[in-house]
Amino acid sequence: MTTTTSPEAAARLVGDGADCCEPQPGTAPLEAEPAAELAAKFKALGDANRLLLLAMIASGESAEACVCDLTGPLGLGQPTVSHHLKILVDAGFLTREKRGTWSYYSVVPGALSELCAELCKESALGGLMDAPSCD
Amino acid sequence: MTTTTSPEAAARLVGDGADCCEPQPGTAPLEAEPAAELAAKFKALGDANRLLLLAMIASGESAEACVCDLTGPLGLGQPTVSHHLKILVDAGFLTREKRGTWSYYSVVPGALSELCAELCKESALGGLMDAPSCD
DNA sequence: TCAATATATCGACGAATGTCAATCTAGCAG
DNA sequence: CTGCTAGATTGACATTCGTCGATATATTGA
Repeated sequence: MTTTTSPEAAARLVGDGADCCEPQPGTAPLEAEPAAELAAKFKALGDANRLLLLAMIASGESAEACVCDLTGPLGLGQPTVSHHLKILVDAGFLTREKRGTWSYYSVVPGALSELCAELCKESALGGLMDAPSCD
Repeated sequence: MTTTTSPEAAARLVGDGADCCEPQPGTAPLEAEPAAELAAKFKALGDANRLLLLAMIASGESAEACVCDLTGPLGLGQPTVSHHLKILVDAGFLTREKRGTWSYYSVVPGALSELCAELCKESALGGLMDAPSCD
């Protein structure tokens, strides 16, 4: 703002009157739109019951399960499980196939790994991924 | 849930009176506790502004930034940015170092990749990660 | 056709979340 | 010591979220 120059700004400007809070346009390498999409996916994973649902579905032999198989172990009501499953479907982690009276939910194969990959590619977040993760 | 056997249950039991919704203990490979921890981290990433904050901090030369550098580009108030940064710190994605008047936030190097790795290791979710993700 | 069942949808309610204005706490400069 | 500034904390508010009960839809079986 006026006098107390931040160390960083001082290092760049050496001057005095410049404050440390300039907009610095173009600095953020991650745009708002992809950030929102990424956040939506993370938000879908940001619930313990949904993670458990994913794990339970994936752990099955056929990697699919109907709602009635998932309601009991979680201790949640059927509408709630249906709701969570819908969120996971909307986020692209599950697919729903209706066979007869039952709805079979199965895992979208590369969804999670793709999310991981996006984390690495998208913007400077790649700098955070120095350790080998999924191999 | 008394008579109409679900296909899967029918395939396993062949009987008749068994319903499809038995608790099936020990079926879920992902326990509730680690699921909650994972969910907490995902929840921290489930906000576009927080992802942008992470990206902005990581993109800097020194991979650190003070609050005043982050407030402007996001169009958020200072308390809000502080709040988001605290969430990211609590989740283990950022660290805070106070130098003089300024608080410098920097990225925890392996945090994101470790999260990716946990996704692969933890339980049957590994089955979802068939594509090479972070290399 | 009619009853039963699996699932989805709706409405409601309490809890959590994102945001801001106002205030509080510390360092720094004079 | 007295302002001034960077940042954290508090309180309030609207919105979203997770959950449930009740209901609607569709499919199977008699």
